[in-house]
Amino acid sequence: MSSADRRARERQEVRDKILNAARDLFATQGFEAVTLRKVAEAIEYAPAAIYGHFKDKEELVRTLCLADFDELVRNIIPLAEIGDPIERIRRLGHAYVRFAITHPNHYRLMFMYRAQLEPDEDALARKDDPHRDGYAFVRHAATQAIAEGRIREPWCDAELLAQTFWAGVHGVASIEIAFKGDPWIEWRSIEARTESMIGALLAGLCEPGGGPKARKKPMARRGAVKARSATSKGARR
Amino acid sequence: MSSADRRARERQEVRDKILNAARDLFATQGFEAVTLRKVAEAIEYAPAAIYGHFKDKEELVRTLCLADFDELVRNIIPLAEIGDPIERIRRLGHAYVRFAITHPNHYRLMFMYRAQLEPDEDALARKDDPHRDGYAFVRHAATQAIAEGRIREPWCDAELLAQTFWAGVHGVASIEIAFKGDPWIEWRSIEARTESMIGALLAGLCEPGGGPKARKKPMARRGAVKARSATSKGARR
DNA sequence: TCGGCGTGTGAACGCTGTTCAGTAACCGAT
DNA sequence: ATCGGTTACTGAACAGCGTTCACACGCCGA
Repeated sequence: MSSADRRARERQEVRDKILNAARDLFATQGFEAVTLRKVAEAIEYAPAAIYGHFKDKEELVRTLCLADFDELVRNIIPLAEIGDPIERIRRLGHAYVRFAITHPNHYRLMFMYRAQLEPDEDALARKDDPHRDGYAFVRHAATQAIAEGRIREPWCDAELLAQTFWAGVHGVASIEIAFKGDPWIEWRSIEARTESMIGALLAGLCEPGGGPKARKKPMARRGAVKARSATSKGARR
Repeated sequence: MSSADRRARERQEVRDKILNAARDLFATQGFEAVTLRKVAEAIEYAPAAIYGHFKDKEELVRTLCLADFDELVRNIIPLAEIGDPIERIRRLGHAYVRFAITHPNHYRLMFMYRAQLEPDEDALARKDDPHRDGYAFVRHAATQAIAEGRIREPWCDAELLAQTFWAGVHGVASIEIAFKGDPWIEWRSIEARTESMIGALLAGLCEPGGGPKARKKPMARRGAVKARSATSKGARR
């Protein structure tokens, strides 16, 4: 079945060429520049050829977007090494904003444009896995922080905690991207704003003094603990 | 000069008809639905007629956008009555998110799409006036809060303080708009998330106990101090 | 060698924003 | 009353967009 294999490989190669050309256009000239005709021209195919590999433009873009999520996650998984959940969250916030400002076009697509992508099976497979789902990563750290008694009472809901923190860093990132260089406002540096947001949020969210358990068991072995429960699950709309 | 007056008035009327038709399409069917041809059809003119009133589509949209900024400001100026700057900021945050979720299409255009509009003279005139410039409104409250010693040291920079708070509520608002109903995440209610963000930020930004000066000189001139209560109460509502 | 299948093409459709020559109405001056 | 210029609008066109479809070419198994 060597010939069939080759066919499949060639097909995959063309598909990759399409994706790479689109990614190039997208990263260098922004979302609006990604036209099927330009992509086709870049790979020296007729525009209609793309439809043999993607249902429509939206699917092409969604595929690009999914790959970008992967890269974002790849940027944050090293942080899983950090034992202290609060510190992990802090570093996560910085990494998140850094990703956003180094990949503004991709970030725009992933979190600001949001072409209402319904998740395919591929995406569903990685849901809730902290190593493959960025949101699960935050929530996991949040759960852990709550379990360790580090979080003040009103925020002892891992979902709410994660959503609040995410909203904070997303606010910093998306404002930077949307308003970059806007002369209306005397902007502080993006680093200062990131630090300010993360610092203020954590100061407000965390139990002062590091919380009770922080003193009692300073080493929180990350692998085994897993720190279940304490989420006050389910309820609280 | 009655005839010239009439001409000018008629011209203005057509301009308004264009704007209203566009606003209608925009609010009901979203940004993508605003097509010059559809606008023209709605007002029973030829598409090219619009170009007699607006340089291009971008200018039309920008004009709509500017009017929306006015409405946002109109929503927040009543809050100027609130004497306590922290409480004012808190209420401002809620009003901001409420505006965003009741005018999602407009919010998208104003703060997420952001068609890089360079400010015209009209916009420049209202800059820095807290009664006509939303950002100046926050910054003014921030300045006041700092002056009253209510803010913790790292955030004693009115610009940074305002930018941080804005980023926080913008994060909540824009995530709600972009991800509304996304099944990937177990969303808490938008009210809970708004309260969580504002509560956490203020808890982190504010001097605990209301700050030194809050005790030393409880009246901060600025007619009729009212209700500096509830400032350090955290998130609970 | 033949037939079928998969892949890519070229031309078209309907949509978009935008331009431009032409027209018709109006108004002040002659 | 008529002329000439200004103004507001039209109709047709252009280029570009995503998308579709009949068609052609080449590869592969029979």
